[in-house]
Amino acid sequence: MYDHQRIETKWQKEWRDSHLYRVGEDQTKPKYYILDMFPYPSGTGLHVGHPKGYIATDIFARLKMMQGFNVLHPIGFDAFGLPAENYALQNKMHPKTATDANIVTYKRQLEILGFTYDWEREINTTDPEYYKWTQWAFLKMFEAGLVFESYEPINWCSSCKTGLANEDLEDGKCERCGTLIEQKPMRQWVIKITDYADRLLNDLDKLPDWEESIKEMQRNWIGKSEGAEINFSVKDSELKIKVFTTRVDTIFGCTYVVLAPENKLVEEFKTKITNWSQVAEYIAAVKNKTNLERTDLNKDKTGVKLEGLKVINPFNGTEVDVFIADYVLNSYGTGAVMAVPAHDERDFEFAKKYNIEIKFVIESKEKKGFIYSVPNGFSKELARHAELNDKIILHGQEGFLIDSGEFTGLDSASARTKMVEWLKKNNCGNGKINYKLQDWVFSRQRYWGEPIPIIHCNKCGAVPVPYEQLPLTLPDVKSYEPSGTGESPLATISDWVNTTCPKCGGPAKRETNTMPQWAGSSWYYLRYIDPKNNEALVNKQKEKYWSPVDFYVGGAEHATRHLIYARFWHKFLFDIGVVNYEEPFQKLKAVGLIIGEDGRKMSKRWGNVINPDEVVAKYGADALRLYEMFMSPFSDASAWNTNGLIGVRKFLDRVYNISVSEEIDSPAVVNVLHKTIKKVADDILDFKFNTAVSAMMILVNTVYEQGGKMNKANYALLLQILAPFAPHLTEELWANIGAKGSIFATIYPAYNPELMKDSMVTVVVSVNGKVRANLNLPAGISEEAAMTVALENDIIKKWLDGKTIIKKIFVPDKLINIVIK
RNA sequence: GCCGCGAUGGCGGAAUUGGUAGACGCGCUGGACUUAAAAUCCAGUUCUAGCGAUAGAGUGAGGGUUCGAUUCCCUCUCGCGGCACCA
Repeated sequence: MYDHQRIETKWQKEWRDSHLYRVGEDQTKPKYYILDMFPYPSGTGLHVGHPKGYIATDIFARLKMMQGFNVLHPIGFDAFGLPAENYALQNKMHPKTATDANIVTYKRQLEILGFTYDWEREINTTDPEYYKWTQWAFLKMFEAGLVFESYEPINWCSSCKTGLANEDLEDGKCERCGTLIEQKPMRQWVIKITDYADRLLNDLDKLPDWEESIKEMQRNWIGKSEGAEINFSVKDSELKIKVFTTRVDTIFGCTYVVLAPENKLVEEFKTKITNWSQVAEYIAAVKNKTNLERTDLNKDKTGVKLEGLKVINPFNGTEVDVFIADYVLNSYGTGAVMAVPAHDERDFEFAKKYNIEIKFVIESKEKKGFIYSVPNGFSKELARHAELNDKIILHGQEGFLIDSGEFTGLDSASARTKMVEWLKKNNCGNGKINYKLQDWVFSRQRYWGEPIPIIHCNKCGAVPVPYEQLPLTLPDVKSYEPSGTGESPLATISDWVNTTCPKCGGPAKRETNTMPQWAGSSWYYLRYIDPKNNEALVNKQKEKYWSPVDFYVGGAEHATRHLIYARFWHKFLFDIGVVNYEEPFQKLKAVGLIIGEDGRKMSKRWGNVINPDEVVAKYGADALRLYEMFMSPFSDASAWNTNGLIGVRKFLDRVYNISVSEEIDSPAVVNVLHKTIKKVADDILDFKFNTAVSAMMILVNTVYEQGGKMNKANYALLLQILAPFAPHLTEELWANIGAKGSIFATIYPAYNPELMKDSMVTVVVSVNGKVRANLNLPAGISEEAAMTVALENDIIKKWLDGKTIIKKIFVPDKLINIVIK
């Protein structure tokens, strides 16, 4: 057993003192930028799951260094936002005090794991010198017209007492505290991320090295759908209802139109509506529903007819009724839909309930003239209603148009094209693309965030804080508890709030909302490149040298939050010339969760949290590093198992205990050694750490089978390939064998293809596909020679006895298959 | 409902241009060492039958292609993740 505590402390100090991991813009070497999603320092410190990704990138970074790359592998802390503030509130501390203390803990915990971080590049999103540039980018967006003030109802968390973006919700609940979200009208700063929707979507195709699942999540989140907007004019009025649909081809089957209850048009129709009290009552009832109640798919569809109102289908002049119903969302499309109950499940349900006409306009592709496409949930009852009985089956909705005027007979797709042309020509609509992605609600009514650098002037409106006044620092405040009134605690500091207008010099007030948690993390990877720059967000030359991030590793839970925001922010910076690449992260890998030994998520609540400090103290950082890489494929979730950890520790002890000499190694050891050199490097670059570790175990097992001793030069090679995984132990053993300098200053060993080759190979002989014998033959043996040996083999002879050979298959150095009858 | 991913021993997992299924580790069994234990080392460990050589079965289920399928195709079941009254 080696003394891991002594060795690990010693080398960590050594590395620190020699600045081994300090990097600059070395033009003589190719650069490699590998990045982890930086931690959010919580009060409970790290558990063993957190560093898994950091260990992987560290191994990768060390290998790249040894392969001659200039590697940037930085770390920092993301510390603004709700979790830190809520933690501080709970513990009756100032958020800054709490955050600083947590960062100290995190740094200590990271340092004992022996990472290659260049701590001179450490960043912290709550540092005014950092958030100066978060504010700067915000102002640039403001300048570019991407930022606006909105008074629309937004997601409101009554427990966190703040508005939230769509991305901050999970199942209609607050992602942080689980409280049901309500819709509350409130003044908000909003960023037009939707202006970038198309680029965010299309550019995913430029990222072949991103995990497909994450790209798919983003595609779902952006939710592009192509369709048309159509104006239905209101009878006896100048007013119009604009609807969005992806199925213009079904418009001849439209038998009513539905508005979202919150749609502003409803108010405009007030004078025409004869049942206003009923309508008003419904709108009020909907307002009281939570989002969750409203979007419950199992509930019955409800709605109210707007009596006295008729709209006209532009295609056929048909007059149809108008309803308001909460199954139509005001936030998507135009907040109004044309309803085609024959070909839409939701409209069908509603129409059935309110006894509205169902008109079929799409004929089945498969059985022309007979079978109609209808929504799922269709019943025989409806068949009678529609007088179509046997002609109706349940299946998809694309087909050929019937009863559709001049468009009859066209297939759905070409009908849509023709109909959009028709709409344009007749000036009553147009093609339209909609996104599920909504604009980014960017203000929080909380204390612990970057102040939004805007000044409100009665004369000049919203005026940006001049660039030279940045950073606009977060002032100290006595009570930082959220007020719940829609104002942040900053509103109570009158000498901060009251200021003068930068434009007219008149009295004005500062914006008191702060930025969301995701602001600072949207561009932090750029700051590592140039962390102390006072003149610019990042120096152009340095940016050019290091950009883009070659490899980004982190949790898949950020797919539709951080990763969308960061891509957006980066594209904006590209547009204003700050960065020279359109996509910030070239390659992306998701890290799999480490769960508790009991199979549950590690949490205080279950008492199954494994603390890395204890593991490091007992088994060493190298064992922890090696184990986390060995336990499962990198992106898979997997349960902690202390016995498994002990297993890899045994392996390290075996490496330590090998007796080194000048004697020549057996060919078996040399052969496996060179195979392992190749496999380990290939596997690390492929993020297949588990098989890399297993390959090294096989090598060491071979060494022990051959007597447990190894030639010094060969032992040095073993240390070099193990070094990225177990940096402390290998550095120590490297010194022990008398090698000069740090093992990480050496060039990663090259394998010798000649020594890797096997002289003898096992060729399996199967009869009718079943393995019957193994032959040990010289590598590269000819088909003829191998077949002769096989046919003379006693076991094979027995199987072939009395049978006719139909076919003989030969795969060089692998197998022979004899087919008999 | 839609989209994506997955299912291999007691457990984590390995095996891809289709070619010995179960590498490596854990666990378990036996042995050596020890007064004893731990540690270490050695041997065994998919299941069934057999003392054994060996034979049969076997990668979620069923079917197909093939000399040969964990791997390719079809149908289904279960599990995980994402999206979801998005028109």
